[in-house]
Amino acid sequence: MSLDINKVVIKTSLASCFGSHFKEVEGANAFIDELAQDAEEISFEQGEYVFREKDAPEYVYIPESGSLMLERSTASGSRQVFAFLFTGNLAGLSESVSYSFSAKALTNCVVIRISRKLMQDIFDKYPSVAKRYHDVTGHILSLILDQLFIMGQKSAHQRLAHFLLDMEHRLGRGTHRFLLPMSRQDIADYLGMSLETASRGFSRLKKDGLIDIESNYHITVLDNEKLISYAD
Amino acid sequence: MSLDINKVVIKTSLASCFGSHFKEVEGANAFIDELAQDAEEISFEQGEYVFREKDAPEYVYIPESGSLMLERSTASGSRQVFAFLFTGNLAGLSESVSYSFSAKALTNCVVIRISRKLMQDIFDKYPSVAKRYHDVTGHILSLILDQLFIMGQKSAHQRLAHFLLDMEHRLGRGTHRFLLPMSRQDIADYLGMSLETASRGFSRLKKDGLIDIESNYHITVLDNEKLISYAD
DNA sequence: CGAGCCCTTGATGCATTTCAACGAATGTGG
DNA sequence: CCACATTCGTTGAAATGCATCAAGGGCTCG
Repeated sequence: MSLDINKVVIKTSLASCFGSHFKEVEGANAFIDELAQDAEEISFEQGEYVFREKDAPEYVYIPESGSLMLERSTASGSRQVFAFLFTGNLAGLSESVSYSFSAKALTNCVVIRISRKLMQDIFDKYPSVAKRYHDVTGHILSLILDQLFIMGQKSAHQRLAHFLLDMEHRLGRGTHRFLLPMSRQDIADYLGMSLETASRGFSRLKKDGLIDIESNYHITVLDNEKLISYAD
Repeated sequence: MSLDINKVVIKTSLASCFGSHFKEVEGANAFIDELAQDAEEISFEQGEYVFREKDAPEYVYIPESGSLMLERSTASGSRQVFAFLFTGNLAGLSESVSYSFSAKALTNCVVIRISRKLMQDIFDKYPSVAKRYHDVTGHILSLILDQLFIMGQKSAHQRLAHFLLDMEHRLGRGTHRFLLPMSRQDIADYLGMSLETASRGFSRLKKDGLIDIESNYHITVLDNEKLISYAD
């Protein structure tokens, strides 16, 4: 039940989650001290579930290394992927009686686990921290709206182009080359299309010279502008 | 700059927005008193915009009578409808620098307009109110996730059936008959399909005896169970 | 080397879009 | 009060994008 808040990965994860100027927020230091006491680092193997849809939402999770996938499955076996989470993203922030999706480890990963009760206590003491947290929630809400917009508007191939641009931005770290942690099936379930359509999309973009595919997961965006105009 | 919080429509709107036991929350009365002073009732004609996508998010809005539609349009003229709002729903709750969608009046309507600054002040004083507000945000987030799930999973006709069940629930007030305030085009843009597909969906459901259509907007659900299993 | 997994590719069928015409309801001016 | 225009919804036919079914290829691991 303790967290080494001086570890660089933890610092950067928290900073990216709550914003770069978080430390200037009143109560932020008290919050971080409490995290040092009560939060934990937990490791998960690829394929394990960090939490499941029906679980009581006792914790909030921040990946520190590795990737998570938020998904919901139906009785009939089909699945919707809501989001892919990387270092410094946040999962499980605003659930009430149970999580409304499951979180699965896409890779071996380490996540920071924070008790929601602890967060609530801090919020009661420091409204500024609560406000910042609410801002984060609002930001996530707007990301989901963007996703909803994309799902409603675009063709399958456009959605895929959009997805690749997002991954380039989040995984590329300034370069145009990145390693996808998820399978074609995961991507298809995220974008609401079949595995085959997703695969054809990749092939098409490669054939047209917009991207390069080295090893199925190693992608390089060759022509950013064309890809953007393709995603439109 | 004042609101008659003893008016029944206002009471019920606020109650439905913040939850039925809101008054038992610490600070709720102070909040309501502040609303009485600073909030306003504003009327809009059908087709007018309550706010637009790029506006600074200065206010939160609660419809008291009539209906709103939350939408986002592209430069190319296409449009995504995010939600339909009725009495006691809430719009604009967690925007940061600008609204991420526009709110258009579907009918002549009266909305309660609340300054976000006022809400923030109350939140600083009464964490319980802030918590409740955050719960509302979380609920809306889960509604959007449901919508995203539906968009990703179901066929056009299933989505329409689902939509009708939602409207029956929200507009039917216990009965199976309701008056849709939105056009076929609005429904199509909400469900991510063409106007014609939406129309064909209505025709099909009528032909199969699941619904009755009196005047394009007057719908009666005839066979609830079949409609549910159709929506699956 | 063979098994298993994931991805790719082709062929076919179906759902949905698009284009186009028609019909119903509403409103306007003569 | 009736022609007329306008808006909105319905319906049909053709085109297309996507899912599905099916086969094959490449990679990894034992």
